[in-house]
Amino acid sequence: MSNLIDIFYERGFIEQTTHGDELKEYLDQDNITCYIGFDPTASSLHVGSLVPIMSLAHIQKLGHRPIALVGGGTGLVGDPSGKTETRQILTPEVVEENAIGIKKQLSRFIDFSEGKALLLNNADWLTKLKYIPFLRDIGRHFSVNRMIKAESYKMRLESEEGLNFIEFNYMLLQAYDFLQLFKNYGCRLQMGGSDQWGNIVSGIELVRKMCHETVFGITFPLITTSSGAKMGKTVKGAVWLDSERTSPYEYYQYWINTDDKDVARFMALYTFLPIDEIREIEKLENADLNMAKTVLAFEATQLVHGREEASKAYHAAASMFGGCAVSENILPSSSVHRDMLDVDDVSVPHSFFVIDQLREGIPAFKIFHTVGLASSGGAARRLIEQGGAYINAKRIQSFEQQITEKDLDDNGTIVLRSGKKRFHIIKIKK
RNA sequence: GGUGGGGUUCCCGAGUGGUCAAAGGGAACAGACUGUAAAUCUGUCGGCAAAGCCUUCGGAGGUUCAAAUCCUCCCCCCACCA
Repeated sequence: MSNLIDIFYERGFIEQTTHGDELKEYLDQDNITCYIGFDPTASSLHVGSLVPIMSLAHIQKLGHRPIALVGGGTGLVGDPSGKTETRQILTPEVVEENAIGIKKQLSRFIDFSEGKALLLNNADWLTKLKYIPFLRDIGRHFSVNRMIKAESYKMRLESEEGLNFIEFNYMLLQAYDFLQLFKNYGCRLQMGGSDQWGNIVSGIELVRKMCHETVFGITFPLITTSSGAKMGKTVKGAVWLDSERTSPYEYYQYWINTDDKDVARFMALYTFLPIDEIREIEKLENADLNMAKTVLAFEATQLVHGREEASKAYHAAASMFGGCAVSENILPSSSVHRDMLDVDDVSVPHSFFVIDQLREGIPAFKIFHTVGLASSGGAARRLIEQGGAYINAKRIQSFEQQITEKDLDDNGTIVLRSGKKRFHIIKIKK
């Protein structure tokens, strides 16, 4: 069995580690405990958090114990690391609510039953701290001279906005978390994004100073697309793991639209497919890569939303864009559908109209705005003028063209399309 | 607290009385080429059933035929000094 660290390296999870060989030796042991902190800034995680989540899942697969630490306490302070602006400070109620949402999503990836993994909240210990004892016991181990040199504070110290005192304390709190988890759960490894390096190292040092023990740290690279954008950021905002915020269809589409150059890299990071099979798809060229993208989208959607939703999104995509079955010899371990089944378009964005509305007729530009394919009537007019609006696959010629019941197709629906990719189906309310 | 510099449309940023729905860049959207990819070229990019009208330049008032631009008060940010 490969060492955890080997798996991480070959799948692209490692930016930096502490201790080199010593860490590798530690990871050869059974039943290690490892933690990652998650910010409770929203009630849902998004694609940007997938790397940490996947890393914990890998760890659990090897029989170790992951701890997901919800930052209920640190969320009250706000991590300035790598941030250009002061974080909005959350109320305890909001943090609590968000923590619940986050656990639900983590449970898709990590088995929390029977203590196989733990979900902890640092509010449990941080909010009980007393200022003077904390300063005397913990604060004394931190050198301000060193802290202000930390990369994580640098950006803010040099910025116009500056760094305020509450944020300056953040590093101590995260270091204290590691100390607590080490003492109470025997946790010797903390992982996190590359912006967490300073916080992780300060925890390692705190444990060494107070307990004279060695603990370890690993950071993940900041994953960007080949065009340089952060993962999971789109115009409409983040790509969320919560189906209420980002539908499985949209989620699937996000992955389908992966840049050619990113397919293999993302597959290694965001699916559990064997690395050997992923290396094979690097050889694919041109349109064949689209099959690999289908697998990536399907697997990624399945992990977050389950097989049923992934299948729906798959079939919806096939019905709208025209499908192309994934060949048997591409990524054989994937459970993606290998043949085209009956088309099922339920997950394509849709809305219901009353038949009377269509009897009267609705001008084309109006309907595009109403269903959300255009942000305003003016935008819809422009869209139509530029030839980017389609009804049942036919280009709309005039923005005043009336959409009526005559436009209903054999299935009793109207398919609207904006540009090449954005679909909306109109159905009749019975 | 003092002095100085600022707040412009999604973001950056020009504009210092009419020619301003506001330069330029980025992002985004559409078209062409394609493979639901990238790159490139072209066009669009406040709202409105629209050759017109309406609302925007931190906020509230005022001057003027006319204000993003001038005046008054207020709010916020930054730098230096204390």
